[in-house]
Amino acid sequence: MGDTRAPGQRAGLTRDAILRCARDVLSEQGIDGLTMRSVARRLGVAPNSLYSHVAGKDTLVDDLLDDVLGEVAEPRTTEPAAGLRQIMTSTYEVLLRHPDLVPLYLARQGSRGGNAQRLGEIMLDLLDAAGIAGPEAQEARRVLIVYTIGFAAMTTGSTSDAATSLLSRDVLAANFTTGLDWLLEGILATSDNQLPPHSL
Amino acid sequence: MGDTRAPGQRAGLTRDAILRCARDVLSEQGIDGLTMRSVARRLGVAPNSLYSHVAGKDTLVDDLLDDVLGEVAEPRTTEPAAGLRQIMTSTYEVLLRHPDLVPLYLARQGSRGGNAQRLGEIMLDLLDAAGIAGPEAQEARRVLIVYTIGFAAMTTGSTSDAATSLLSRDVLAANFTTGLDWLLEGILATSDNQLPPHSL
DNA sequence: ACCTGAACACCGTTCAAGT
DNA sequence: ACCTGAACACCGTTCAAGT
Repeated sequence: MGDTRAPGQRAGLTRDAILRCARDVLSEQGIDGLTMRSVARRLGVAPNSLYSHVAGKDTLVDDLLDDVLGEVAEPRTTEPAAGLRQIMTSTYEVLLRHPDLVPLYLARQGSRGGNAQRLGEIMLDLLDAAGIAGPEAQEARRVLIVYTIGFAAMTTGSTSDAATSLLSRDVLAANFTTGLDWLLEGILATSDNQLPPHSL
Repeated sequence: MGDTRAPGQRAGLTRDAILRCARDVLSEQGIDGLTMRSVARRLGVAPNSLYSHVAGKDTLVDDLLDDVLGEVAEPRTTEPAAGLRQIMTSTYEVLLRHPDLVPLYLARQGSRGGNAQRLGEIMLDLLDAAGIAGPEAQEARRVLIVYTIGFAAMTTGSTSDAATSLLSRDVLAANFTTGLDWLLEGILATSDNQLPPHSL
């Protein structure tokens, strides 16, 4: 299948094409089916060709996860509570749109890419505007991220169960919002009193 | 290293010995270092010998995770709120005692083994005593499990960061308890009013 | 710069033995 | 029943080419 092209012939590979293909393979074959070789096979290319555009499998997956975070909408307000609610809700919705990726986010506890950093700084800015900074802010951010990914995993995972399918997407989304508001309440309360920080 | 034993010579392998060895390999080599072959090597045995005692790698990891859940203490009361708080707190403490396993629990969203089932039924009994049953109970249980594993992941993960190390284990544990109480409050409130179930 | 063939050092797992 | 050697069908990655 790869013999149609001699060494030196261009295949028109692109970092974006590889990422898109990896996403297709993931949705069709699952996590275990996502390999360098399966991606290369689907692109009609030798396995090692990918290394001209991607450092390796780990960074490919990292890039995959971070690319999707580009879909997250930035908050339309600088008011801390509303802004944090908007950005986390948007993240939750994006994750639901890519159920195959959720387990990967879980395993890596988020992403370290450019989009993740951008969103993370927006979160820190919002927390700072609420008077929360330093290690407390970092912890609050991690709580919100873990909560969001965890809830997304709960929503997307094991929906094959007959009983849980009775709970509609809408009900789960409402539950997410309710819990999120509780978290925000607790986090933002730390800036208004003298109690030891209990950011969850 | 395996030539000291001819085919047919017993090596005294045990399912428990394999599990214990796998845990040692995991803590020393990390997740990527945990392979059938590395476990066998450490036991001074051929790789395929393990298959006389374990079905395969997936079930080995499953067994590994479920075994640890045997350390979780059963609640000392049948009062729903207190009982659920006890069982989740004990689970959280057990997970902190085995930081290497936490990412694996995350990826598999818990465990399906005997200990997990036993704990899961205790949780359902406690919820039932609070008047919560059916799909609402299953969702509440999943919320509590995801929250606990997620928080354990947050506590154990990325503690190499200088800023976060300022937050002591005790502070994080207190945060876990605070958030847990919020969840329990919300979950148990669903049995006392007519509002649509918002189990988080 | 981009792609190839070939190879290396691994995997998990199976199969046909041996005692 | 328990363990072995050998093998199969894979991995990710590297290296020396070719254009």
